[in-house]
Amino acid sequence: MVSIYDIAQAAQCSIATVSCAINGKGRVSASTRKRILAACRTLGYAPNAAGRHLRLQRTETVGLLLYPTCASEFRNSFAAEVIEGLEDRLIAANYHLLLGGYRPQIASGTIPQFIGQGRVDGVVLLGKYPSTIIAELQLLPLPLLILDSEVTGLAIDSITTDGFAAGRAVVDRLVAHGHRRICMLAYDHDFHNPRMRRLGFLDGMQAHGLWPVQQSLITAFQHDAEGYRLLAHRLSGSEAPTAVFCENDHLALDLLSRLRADGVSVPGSLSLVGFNDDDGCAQAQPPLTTCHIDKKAIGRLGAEMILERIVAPELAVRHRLLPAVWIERQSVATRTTA
Amino acid sequence: MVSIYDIAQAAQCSIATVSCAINGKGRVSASTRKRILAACRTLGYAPNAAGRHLRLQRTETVGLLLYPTCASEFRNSFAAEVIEGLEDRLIAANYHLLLGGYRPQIASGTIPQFIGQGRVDGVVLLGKYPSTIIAELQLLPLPLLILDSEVTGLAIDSITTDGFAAGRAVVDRLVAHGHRRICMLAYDHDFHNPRMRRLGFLDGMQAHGLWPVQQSLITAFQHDAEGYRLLAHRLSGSEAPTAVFCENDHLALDLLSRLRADGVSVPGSLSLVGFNDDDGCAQAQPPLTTCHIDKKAIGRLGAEMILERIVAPELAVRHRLLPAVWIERQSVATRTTA
DNA sequence: TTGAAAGCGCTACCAC
DNA sequence: GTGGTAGCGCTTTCAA
Repeated sequence: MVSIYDIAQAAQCSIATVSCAINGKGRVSASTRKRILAACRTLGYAPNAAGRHLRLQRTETVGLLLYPTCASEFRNSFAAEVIEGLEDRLIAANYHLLLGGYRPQIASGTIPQFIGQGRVDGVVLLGKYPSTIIAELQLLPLPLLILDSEVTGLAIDSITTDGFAAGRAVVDRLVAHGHRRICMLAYDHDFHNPRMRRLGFLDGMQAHGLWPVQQSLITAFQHDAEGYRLLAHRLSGSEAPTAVFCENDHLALDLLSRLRADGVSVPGSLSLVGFNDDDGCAQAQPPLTTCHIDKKAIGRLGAEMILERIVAPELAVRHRLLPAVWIERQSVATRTTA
Repeated sequence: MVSIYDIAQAAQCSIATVSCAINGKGRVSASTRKRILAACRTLGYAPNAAGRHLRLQRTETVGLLLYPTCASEFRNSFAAEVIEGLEDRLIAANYHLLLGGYRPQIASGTIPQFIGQGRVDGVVLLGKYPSTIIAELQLLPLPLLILDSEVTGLAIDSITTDGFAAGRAVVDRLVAHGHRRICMLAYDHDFHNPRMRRLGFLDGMQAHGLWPVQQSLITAFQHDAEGYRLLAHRLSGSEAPTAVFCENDHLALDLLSRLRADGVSVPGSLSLVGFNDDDGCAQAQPPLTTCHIDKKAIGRLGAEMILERIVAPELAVRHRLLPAVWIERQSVATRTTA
């Protein structure tokens, strides 16, 4: 490996000058700078990371901690895109991404390995963390950032989608399409994002004075099949809903195929709205109307946010909200009830 | 951050002794060792990575280079599991994983950033790399490992599945089930893995003296829909195949739903075999008979292989083959042609 | 504009 | 068994 000494020798100067030239610290004459950079190029020099880290007390690396496991998050195309955006922006800042799945055995009470070893300047959290774990992680003397989630009451930087506004907007749109009997289908889980969507939905329903609000939210299920059963029951009753807003596209697409199998036409007899704009929404039959999230942007902005905090740890905590934008495809019908 | 000096002070000894005690380099009395380890625990000491790397000239990190991009590989559940296995084993060896998507602009002619900076001790390649890129990467003065692919003629460590044997075994199994008119459906791509499966398949067909071999391989398509068209055409002719071996589960599952939509019963009128044992095979209707690959094992063994090479760069190049094992579910019928 | 030198935290050699 | 110390490659202060 070629070191700064080799360059100094080749360019006939001291290592201090080489360092200055490379890092653009002025005080180097144009001619020596040119000599030095030329030598770097010919010898293929790149500053050794370990030496640099040791001296700078900075690793130019951020840890990506996935929960519950690497595989679970990778498989998730949402996370995959977020990571892509994150990596992209970090690389641009000469930063790198160190991968880690959360390991309960190691981390309970203790911190993930790579953190204690000073391998990273900050940690990005991605996944459906229980808030207890996040609270524990917060004790780390390290910049922390939560992507696509948030723990209310905890002072940790975060970037999320504005699910409340989106939930509200979905109701507005459906109403604009002439729907009055609207349902939301949401798993019986307690994660931040879907909760906000539910609240936004309820807000919209109330604002438009629609239906007994408590009837319009179907959440007493954990799995798609159960959810469908509940919905089917509602559909077969009188006063059946004409539109259903699903917590996410996965649920919506599952519903779509079940409805189809049962001969319920979408959007003919029932309109369907998803959330996330996953791959596959556009290919569905009919193409699914949903709320688009710019997942890469979450990653990109996340990279920027944590880099800023690394530089300025005393900055005020920031919670950034990204919009989810309505994508009209063909799963919502316009009702012209005379 | 607490350093080795803090421990030395707390334990009333020199930093040299602390280092020895921590790294188990003998020559430390039981009593001092105990004092030192106690101090480490109370002060929460972990050796600083940068200092260690600089001194050891080793980073205890391997780079994971994904192609074409991070997101593409993450989305792929096969890669996700491989990475999981890789990470698991690396962590156990106190190694870490540095993430990088392949960046053509940077890498053409030049090497990926993190490599030149001495950030990693080795690089693991995962994805559908063109062999030209691999050949370029091979010039790096770094241990290299290809997971789930291989470039024939290039001396690079690799771990792959034995697709030839598996392709051959599929024919054997189908024959054992009474099938004689067997097709293989494979995309018109030239990647190492599917090629080996094709060769194994052809070998089996020949060995059993089945059908004009050239007719039994359907590859003139790039997309699922075209593949289906070709197959459907064959099915409608006389001498229709009774069993189809698909290059992978994705294709098989796609076919399955198309066949179903067209009223072709599986396995009643046609038997179907996939490859990979992806999520979803077991849930399909009917559950898909396929070849199981232990993806995590590819990652785990990969970790071991590259760690070994890092320690002993002069080792002979190794190509390791893992078996793909037949998983009998319900998409293959037994034909008792009297 | 340049260079000498200190020191980041660690391991390993060598002397005691 | 233990400790002093050199030195890994780098950046930065200070002096020239």
